[in-house]
Amino acid sequence: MYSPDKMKSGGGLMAPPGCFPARYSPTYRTSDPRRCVPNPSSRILEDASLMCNSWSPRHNGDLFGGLNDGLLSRAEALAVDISKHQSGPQPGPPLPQLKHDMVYHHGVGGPPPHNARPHQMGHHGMEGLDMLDPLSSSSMTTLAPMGEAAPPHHQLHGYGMNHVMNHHHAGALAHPPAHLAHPAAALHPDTDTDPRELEAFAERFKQRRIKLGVTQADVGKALANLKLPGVGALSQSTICRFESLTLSHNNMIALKPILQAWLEEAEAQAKNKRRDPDAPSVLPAGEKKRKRTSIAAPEKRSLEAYFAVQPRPSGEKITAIAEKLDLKKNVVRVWFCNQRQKQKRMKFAAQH
DNA sequence: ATGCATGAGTC
DNA sequence: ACTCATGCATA
Repeated sequence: MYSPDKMKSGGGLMAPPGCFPARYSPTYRTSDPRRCVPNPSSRILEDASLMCNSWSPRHNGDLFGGLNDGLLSRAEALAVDISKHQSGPQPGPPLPQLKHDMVYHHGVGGPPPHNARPHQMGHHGMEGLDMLDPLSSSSMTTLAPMGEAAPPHHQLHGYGMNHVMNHHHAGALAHPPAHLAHPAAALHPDTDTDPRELEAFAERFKQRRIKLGVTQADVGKALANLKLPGVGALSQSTICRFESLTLSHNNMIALKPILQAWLEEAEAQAKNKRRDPDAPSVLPAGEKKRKRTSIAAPEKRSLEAYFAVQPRPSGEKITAIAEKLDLKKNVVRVWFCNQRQKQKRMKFAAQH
């Protein structure tokens, strides 16, 4: 999408000194060395039976009872319909978008979809405000990647250590310390949660970021230098998702003030420009990388069909599906989880 | 940019 | 066993 980005992958990232204790164990399990086994014979047809078998009692139990062999295609078509209903009114083309990618859109005026999480992020709006304050910002150190300030001496090393630490940002973000529950948050809740505003900000952010010549990965790392309480580094993935609005509404709201703070500071530093290049840390080759399993197209199509009919299959169902598709149960389970998550993502930009 | 995965917190 | 925020690996 945007060329200026150099795309450095692997956003390792260190935890800000005063951050939270790493609660991550470098578990590098050999996840799934076994990449899916594409099965030549279209067992897909059989899958149909699986679908109409023992669907959890929830809803459409025998709705598909008639569905039989050779009807997967039918099922998929059906799936499309269902998914359309699920994701609400889709102004778009009536075409099958088995790729439930975008989804959730709420009327701009409408209430945010799942702000249900009561404790989810309080507004860190204040943090952002603080940062914007000229006084406090003077204490900032290295936000901009340029002068990169590799914190004193830490070296990012290998796979295993990278993600130690920040995981809880989410938590931190989600549960801001009580003392952070600032009244300021209540002052402009609308501006902060309005999808429109978020969308506009994401766009502005991207533009200005690019203007600064900073990559998404750079921003992620620089965030840790913005010693905001409970804020550590983030990955390129997350920054990318923020810019493309592919995060949950809540997540977008939580991240906005932080990224805004970084942006302000980075631009400020860009003005006084200084700093000297710092030698990049060395990568301690060696660690084994995690292998990513990829589900072959045929299997994926089946999964999508199942999903359309029943987004939340029971454990047994999952086991059955996994067997049918010759995939590990866990892979299937995770696939469904991710699929559900996708369904909830934002991405209202393209839907008006 | 996105697919598959992890882990904390919940229910 | 799920949701959510997030990340590594990869297309």
